[in-house]
Amino acid sequence: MFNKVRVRFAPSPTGGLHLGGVRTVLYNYLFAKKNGGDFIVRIEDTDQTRFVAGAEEYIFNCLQWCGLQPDESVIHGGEYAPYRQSERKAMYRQYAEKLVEEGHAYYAFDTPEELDAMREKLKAEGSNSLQYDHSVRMKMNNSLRLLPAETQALLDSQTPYVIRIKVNPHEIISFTDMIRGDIDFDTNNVDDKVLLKADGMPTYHLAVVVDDYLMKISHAFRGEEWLPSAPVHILLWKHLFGLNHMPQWAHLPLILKPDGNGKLSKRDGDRLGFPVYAMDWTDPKTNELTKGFKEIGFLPEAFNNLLAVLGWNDGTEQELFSLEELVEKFSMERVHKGGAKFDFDKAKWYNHEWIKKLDVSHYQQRVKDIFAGKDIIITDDTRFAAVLNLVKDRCTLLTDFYTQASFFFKAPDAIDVPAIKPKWDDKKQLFFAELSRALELMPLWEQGQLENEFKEIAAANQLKPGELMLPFRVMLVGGKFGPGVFDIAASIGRQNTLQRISHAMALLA
RNA sequence: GCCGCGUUGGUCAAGGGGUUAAGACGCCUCCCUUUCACGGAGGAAUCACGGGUUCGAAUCCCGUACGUGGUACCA
Repeated sequence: MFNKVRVRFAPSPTGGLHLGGVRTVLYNYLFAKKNGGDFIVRIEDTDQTRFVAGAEEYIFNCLQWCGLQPDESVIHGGEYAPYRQSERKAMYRQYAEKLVEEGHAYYAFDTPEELDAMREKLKAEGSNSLQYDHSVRMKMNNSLRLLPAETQALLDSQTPYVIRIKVNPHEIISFTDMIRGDIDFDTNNVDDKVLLKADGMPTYHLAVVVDDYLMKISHAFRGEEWLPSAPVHILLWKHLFGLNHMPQWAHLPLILKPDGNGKLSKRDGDRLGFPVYAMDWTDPKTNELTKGFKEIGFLPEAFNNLLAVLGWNDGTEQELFSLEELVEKFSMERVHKGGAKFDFDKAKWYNHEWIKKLDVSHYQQRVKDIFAGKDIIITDDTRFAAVLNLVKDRCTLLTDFYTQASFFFKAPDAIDVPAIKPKWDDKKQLFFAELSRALELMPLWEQGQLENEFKEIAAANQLKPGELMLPFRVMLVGGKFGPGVFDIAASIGRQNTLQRISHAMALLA
């Protein structure tokens, strides 16, 4: 039975790939890989999204960065092409017409104004429901109420129409969700949803069902917001293809905003200062750039990890999981039913852990690019790797490597003079002058030697090394941070060390 | 309003009749470190409420509250 797992989603109206979207894809991927199935990603081009240039490519770039490559090409070619909804229009219509013929759907000619009027009237009557359903459809302008000849006349005269599903009342529809178990719906509460729009495009309801059937999908994951429309989809499966072909559904919990309540949106990220998209996205219409996790310095390993455990855990105390481990340990039964608030601090913690855990070779090139973007061109990769190893423990984001290590490659832009000035005196001035002379003559430029020399001169001047280390550090790195001072001096070399000392002394004098 | 789904510290969460109710993030204290981190030790903080069932309920049942999603020719 097991065949294909798919995720299907439309990019947001402005483009961009949201955290929730990536997590849905991730769970699909894990489930498919664990069970030996194919993993498919399908993207819709709907009214809202089909004109967003580059959105499809962008999404696949994001998935590639995350290491979640689909098994089937979902943009071009392949057994089930075409994939774009607009290129499949004719198929959808065919199935919609079939439903009409068999009495499970009907033509509706109501104008938007008429629909508004109907809802106003229901509201005025104090009705609980404002839906277009079994209780109102015989009062509306559709092929159920009209005589066949009247319907035909409207059709012939090119009157715009939609096709709506005909939902019979007083039925219980039930299905088993992989996460939530058995769920029942009373069809009295299900309305006659539009299946085919006036412009000939299908709604999501028709498209998912038809596509899932045609593409032989066995498992379908989607966000919890789709749960209320599940009965419509089940009815369509029943009428069109038979319930025994219907995929198994999993409705994933929502990712919520950190403060207050509600679904996490791009606006929350802007407001609270963190990304919500996987990668940078520029809206082609407005040219507005939205930052992505990749660009602010996240590792894909951390990104997958933090997303996977937002709504799932393996029941042990383990927090850090590689993709391979996730594939091995993931199970749908352990996915939560309730939504989880997104916590950016914890997200950063995962990245920090992965930076520490991974060998620097995994991200050396990316850090190199970050440096290049700030006009530091790295030529010695071996030394670069050594420096990265020296500072990786104190970097939470990849971009932190710049602040933590740029001084290894160029003199600091600014010296934190106020940090040393208050305790600066002639004795220290003298010490550093003497130190400079000694360092100039030191035969071997090496960390241990440096430290010895430093301490001997300090002792000779009756100064405690402790009072001198901080000034020395600030001279070399510009501030009160960074790895061991003598490591730094050893790494940047004699020339640079001497220059930085004299530069700072001039500022302090 | 109606319908669906949910509810264990501030957040992510384990636990599914008997536990001192794990662990992680964040916060605080201390140790380590002649900087900042890392690391280590500790601390504050939780079962939404009310009724049942039971010898015993965070756990099972029923209500209530709260949250959230849907209620579109959006997905």
